[in-house]
Amino acid sequence: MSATIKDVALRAGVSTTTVSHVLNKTRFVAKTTQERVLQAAEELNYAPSAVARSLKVKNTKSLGMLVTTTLNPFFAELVNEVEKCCYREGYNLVLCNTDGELEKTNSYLRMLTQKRVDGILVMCSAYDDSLFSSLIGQRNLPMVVMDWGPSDDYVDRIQDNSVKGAHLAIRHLIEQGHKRIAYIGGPLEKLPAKQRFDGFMEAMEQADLAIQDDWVIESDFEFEGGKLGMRQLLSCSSLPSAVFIGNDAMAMGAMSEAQLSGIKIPQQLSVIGYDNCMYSAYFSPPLTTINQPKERLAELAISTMIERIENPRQEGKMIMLEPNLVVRSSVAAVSTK
Amino acid sequence: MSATIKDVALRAGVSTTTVSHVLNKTRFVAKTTQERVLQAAEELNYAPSAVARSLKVKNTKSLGMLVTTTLNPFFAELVNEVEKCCYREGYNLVLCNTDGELEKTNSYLRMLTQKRVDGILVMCSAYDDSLFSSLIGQRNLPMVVMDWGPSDDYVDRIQDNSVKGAHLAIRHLIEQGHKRIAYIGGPLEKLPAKQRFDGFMEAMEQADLAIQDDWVIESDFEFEGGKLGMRQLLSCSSLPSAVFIGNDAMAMGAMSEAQLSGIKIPQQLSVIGYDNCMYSAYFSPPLTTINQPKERLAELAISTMIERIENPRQEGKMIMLEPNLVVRSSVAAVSTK
DNA sequence: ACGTCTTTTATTGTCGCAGACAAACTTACA
DNA sequence: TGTAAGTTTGTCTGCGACAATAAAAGACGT
Repeated sequence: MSATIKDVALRAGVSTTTVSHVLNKTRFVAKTTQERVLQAAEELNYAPSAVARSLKVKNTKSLGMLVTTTLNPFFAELVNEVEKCCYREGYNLVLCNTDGELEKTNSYLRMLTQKRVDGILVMCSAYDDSLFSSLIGQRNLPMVVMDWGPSDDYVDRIQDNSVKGAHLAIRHLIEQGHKRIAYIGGPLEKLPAKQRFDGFMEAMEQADLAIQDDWVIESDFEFEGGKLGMRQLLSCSSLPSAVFIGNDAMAMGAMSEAQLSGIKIPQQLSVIGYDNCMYSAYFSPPLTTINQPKERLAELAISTMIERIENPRQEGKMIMLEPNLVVRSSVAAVSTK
Repeated sequence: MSATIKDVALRAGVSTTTVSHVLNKTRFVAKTTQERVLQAAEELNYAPSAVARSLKVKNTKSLGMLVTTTLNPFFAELVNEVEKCCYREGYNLVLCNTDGELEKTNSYLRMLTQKRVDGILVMCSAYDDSLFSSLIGQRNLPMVVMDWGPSDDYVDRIQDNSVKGAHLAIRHLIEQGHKRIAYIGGPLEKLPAKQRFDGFMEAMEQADLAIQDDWVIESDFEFEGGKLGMRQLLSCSSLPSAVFIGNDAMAMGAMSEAQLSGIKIPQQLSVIGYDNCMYSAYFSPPLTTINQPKERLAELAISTMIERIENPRQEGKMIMLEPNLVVRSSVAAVSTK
């Protein structure tokens, strides 16, 4: 079917070694020989087989990425950044959506192991700790966990400081004069949701603000969940003046629902989100939110990954990234009474 | 590092052949032997090397996907569906964002070729026709083009009938009593943009409606482009009563911009989009739009791909999918005068 | 006991490439 | 002209799995 190194060698009148060396620039070859080889390769439209090469050199220059779902815009943006970094470093990215299913996660983990990817980026919620640790322990497969995922002494973790982010959000609301603050968050078993919740509670406490029980709602980080959360909130006997929503996707659903009920944002209800997804600048009104440094996150994930590939046996480290507030128009100032 | 088939054979006290056969179930092996092998594999945590296997059997069970950018929610959703299908069929998906750069496209094409992917899904705008056709012609690499991409007699194309979709959109506006209709579309060198534009023109003509020159705006299919397009539209001396926007991302930007200028949607301006991205149900107001059957598109792409992998030499076929209207709340009825 | 089947296992070469090792071929200088 | 040093290229083995072929072990009839 396609030309092999042997064909090229034959056509150039040299040995396969020489061909290999000129193609990989791994030792000196006389200029004229080089040219002959290059030309032969060109003429035959030769593309070296990475699979044969991988078998020999024991690396594949590809990474697997396990992610719950790229339907969530935040993940989509993160994947995008990760892909960019991979490209820059000469790696391929194998995208694996787990859809939160253990079955699919395990199955992908097996596939990736067999395909001998050089490492796995993990950003998913349903997982099988024992499987992961057997991969890390026995096969010594490099793994870096972004956002959330299994914990282990030997994986690197790199995450957003969501407690701080939640503080930022609440403090901003308070500075704008809000006292009656609600919260719609993600499922508490996911780390970032938990952290944002904790941050919310802490910040409220520090400001001596009461937390009304039916104003804190646990949802699912999805559009529809935000919508439902808002509906629930609107059914409360008294309404808050502001709501902190655990991610931008839910914020979108929530705003849509509120506006459908004739509530004006931000005049009647201020909204602050989390993630700073690209599109949150295009909500009506544009969403004030907490920015996660997605580009940095991806860069750090990949550079950590590569470092670990080159130097496998080392303690796992944990890197924390600092979020920041981005003010747009979904939070109104309230006259402090 | 990791166990090989030989280790398993040794431990089970059989030959590698036997191991291979019990693992692949490719011929009968005595039950007791099977058990011994399985147990040995289990104990060694054996994972067969797909790279060695691929070298021998000449397929990799992975597909490459070239896409301009997954930042666009429509592509993100499509990639998601494609990934699902791949998983179902036992394939891995290598994600390649080209960012519209020829350089990156070519570079990825080379990588994918070397990695010996079994086929390539193409959905990108910047391409090098000669490179593609050399891949198809010489290496006989299966390729299916979704949405837009290079044309060739030997690639399969599967696309949305965007002319029809545009008709659907315009007819809906007309049925709701609109006569003053504007258009904000994508770059005309992209096939879907061209088709939607043509459909728009045709439908307007068929309804004997005048097309006001400064009401047709060519933009870029991105959020920001929609915003800019709307700004331009709003600067016109007279305003339309409705606008057809070439995709949902632009629709979002456009609606945000219009609402920022105090224009009420749909009371003062009706908006209809294209794509039916997941989140368009959560705009305020929820977006009336043309639905592209993304799931079908992905399914057809993959099944066509697999068919072509199994049966390489055949004429390229072209499959057209029919869009449909989904009515939400961004188009208001207008009293026909 | 012998040959003939059938069932089960072993041997070996192959896929395409890389690299350890080494050979051939120059040139320089005694 | 011989030898050491330097330059350039080649031979050969093995990565891990698969499969074609060969071989061994039972089963059975005569």
